Amino acid sequence: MAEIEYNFKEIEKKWQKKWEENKSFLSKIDKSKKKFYLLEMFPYPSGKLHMGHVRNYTIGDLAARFARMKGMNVFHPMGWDSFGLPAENAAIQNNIPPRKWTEKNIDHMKKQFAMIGFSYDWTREITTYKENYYKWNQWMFLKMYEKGLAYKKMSSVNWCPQCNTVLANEQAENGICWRCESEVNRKELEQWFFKITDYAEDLLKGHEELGEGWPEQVITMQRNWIGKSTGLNINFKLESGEDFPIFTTRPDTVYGVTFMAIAPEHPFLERIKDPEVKRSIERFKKQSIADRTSEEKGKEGVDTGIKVINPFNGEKVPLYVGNFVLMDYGSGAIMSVPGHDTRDFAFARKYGLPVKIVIDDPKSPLDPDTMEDAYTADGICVNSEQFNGLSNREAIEKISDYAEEKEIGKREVNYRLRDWGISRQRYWGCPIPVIYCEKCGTVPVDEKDLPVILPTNVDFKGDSKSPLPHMKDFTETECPSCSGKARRETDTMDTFVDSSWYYAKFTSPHSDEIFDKEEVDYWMPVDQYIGGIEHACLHLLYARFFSMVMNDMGLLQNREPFTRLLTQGMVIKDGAKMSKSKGNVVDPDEIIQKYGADTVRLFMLFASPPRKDLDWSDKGVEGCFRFIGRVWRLVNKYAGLYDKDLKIEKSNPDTELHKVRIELHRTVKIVTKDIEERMQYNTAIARMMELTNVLYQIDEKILNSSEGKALISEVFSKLIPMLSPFIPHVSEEMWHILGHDEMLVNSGWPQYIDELTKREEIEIVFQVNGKIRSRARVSSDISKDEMEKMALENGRIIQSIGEKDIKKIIVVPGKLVNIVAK
RNA sequence: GCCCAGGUGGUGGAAUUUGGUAGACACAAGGGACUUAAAAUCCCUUGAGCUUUACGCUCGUGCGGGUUCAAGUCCCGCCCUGGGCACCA
Repeated sequence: MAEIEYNFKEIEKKWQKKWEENKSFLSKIDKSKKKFYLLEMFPYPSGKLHMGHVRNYTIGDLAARFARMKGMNVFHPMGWDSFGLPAENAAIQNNIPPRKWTEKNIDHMKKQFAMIGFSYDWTREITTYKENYYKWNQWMFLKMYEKGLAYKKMSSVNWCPQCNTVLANEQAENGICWRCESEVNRKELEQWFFKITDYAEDLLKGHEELGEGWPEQVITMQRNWIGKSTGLNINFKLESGEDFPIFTTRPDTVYGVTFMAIAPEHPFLERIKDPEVKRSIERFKKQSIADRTSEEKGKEGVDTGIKVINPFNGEKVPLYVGNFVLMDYGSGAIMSVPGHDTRDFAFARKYGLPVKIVIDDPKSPLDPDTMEDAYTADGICVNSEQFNGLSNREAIEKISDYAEEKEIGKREVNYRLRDWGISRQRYWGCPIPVIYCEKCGTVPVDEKDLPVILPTNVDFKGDSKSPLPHMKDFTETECPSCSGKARRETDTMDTFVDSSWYYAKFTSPHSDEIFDKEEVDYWMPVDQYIGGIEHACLHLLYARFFSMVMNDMGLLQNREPFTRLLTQGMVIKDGAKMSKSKGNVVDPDEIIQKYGADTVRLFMLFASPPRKDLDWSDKGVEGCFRFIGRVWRLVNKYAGLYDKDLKIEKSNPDTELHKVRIELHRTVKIVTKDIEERMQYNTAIARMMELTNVLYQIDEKILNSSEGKALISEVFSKLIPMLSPFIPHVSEEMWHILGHDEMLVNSGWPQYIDELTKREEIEIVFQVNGKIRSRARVSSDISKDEMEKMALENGRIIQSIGEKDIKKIIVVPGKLVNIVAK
């Protein structure tokens, strides 16, 4: 018999077409079924899918196909996060309008998606650069403006000189631009903000709900980022009697204050006249974030000559300007306790300021003149008047009580989280719907005038700046309030705004409202979200914030948008993340050409569990291709024996075939559990490989018997459906070869019979003093007594015990016997 | 510096849920069958070492201790790798 070739190109095309024709992946509300909303983070259409995308979407597709077979009403949409800087850079470099460039990329990537056979409902496609999408960005902005959640303020912001735009704090961590990795400057600019800080407590509280379904790591990262701290706001005084409030988490050290420090940006400093001091302040302001936070260059400061009075002990201490003091945390000024704070200690030593001990080490008393670092551990209060002798932990509470009683301070909570700066001085983004009128000032665009359309007839001058401010057609407008001459806002929104609510828009992308109530209430929240961990404090935080705002507005029923989150690992090659700069990129197209989509998918799932990084290996891909071939040949060889209606009544437990049957049912059980509970797809595949290996061991003659036919029928009827979420195209083809008309995408997940998952014969081991001395194959229902008897009669065991006395015998049913002998 | 995750064959990774046969599955390597030959395919071997080559022994899950009849798994102390946080007062 001539072998039928595994022609993956033909097979994959054929089934992709069939799925499309049958509208296999369209989702409709069906309240009789359990809904399952599975979402992967949508891509930025950069031009081509990379392996990271392929992995992300393959994991998602497996989960979606599995859930569908399990009988759930699956919702699995896809779209494009299509505003953003790369389109503008491409426009400048290649003279293609951003919209054209983006459209072309989406076109190409959509074809790539189709080639891999992902099961998306494309009728719900979202493209964020399109008016019908960003209109609702603008609408949300107006709603948030109304509620005071969107506001404009002048502030010192992160400026990326490479991208020519402002960045949010989350996007400029450690003073480095998240996109282009250049060093970020500080700039004073008037900017739009979303008041995410109003939700700091909600965002923290929500973590409790997410504890079940989210990785601990992501929750920890967000918690750190929000950075809640409780402390005391203390009213220090100037000699003039003016208030000088500061925030501290260490009120127990308040008697050890030897100087105060204030941020260079602080408006208080406008009163400084001394030209020398003023020069220093200006210099500090201009320092880059990297300089101001660098460990080596050290803290810098200058004495203002002003004295501040400690309300606890009346001591007068000097006020320094410190380049390390942050304007937008607390009050922008701090009390400094060199004795018990490492940073203050270094500063004090540098500028010759006194060090005072107020918490002593109970083990060895501290000497402020000779100590080499601050004492930051716990201890006993000294030099602290009536608080002397208390443990510093107690003192925190007692001093706070005292401060509140005497009205010199108040307990306060502070967050590290800052408001989300959303203005971008870029063209390719969603226009901020605001108008500036000479008479009326800042006026929001009227809701009925939405959307404010981003003009597409743009001319890039090659100076890498947004063309928007020079486009009179866009900027010149009427004031919605007085109809006078007015100018439009030319900044656009951070693209993270687009992705902060897209998951909800998928439920009803064609609605005339922001959402269709029935659709959004039925499908939301996302049951399983899949994406990279790099978004822990960016997208995932913003999306939770938006979801909460929308919940407060009555638009969403849930506060949290993503019930379960899976953060998949990176794709690594030669020890590094695949990237152009490393030159270790593998193009998915090439691999699909060579081995087919099913092989690529299988490799993505087999090489590593989803959470971990995946090491790319050409040889590993070949191995996956070989496995598909093994199953393919087996099915083709025995297709003639297959009878889909043949059922095994009762198999004879003594035959080889029955053992195979048990392996089959075990496999179904294990694979189901690996996918459903453990999300460990690599071991699920390994188990199916084992079963395939077992099938290859069976004598062909035995399979030709009537029992053999029944067995092979049962095996194929379960194995092929099980393979289908992993390698959907070839599975459909094999299913068809076996004579099924129904497609696997519409079939159920195979069942197993629990009694058939127990092996009849098992191997147990006999140990003497914990060391394995012998083994035996026994019936699985062997009793403890029998096991013990067998062990004691075993020649090798008797020999090992020798002259020693048996002290104890431990029998673990079905596993082992351990004889303790001395 | 602080917090988290991890360290298992030549390689990717199993086993960690519940302490109970370490190394499933795959890759690589070696051997065999088929073939004029090669490819493909199918089968076998494969942690290290030792000897009397045996259903044999010893060692072996980063290092050092400990608990236990029994430890990759639990406890204590280190080392290393990866990730996160780091002037937040």
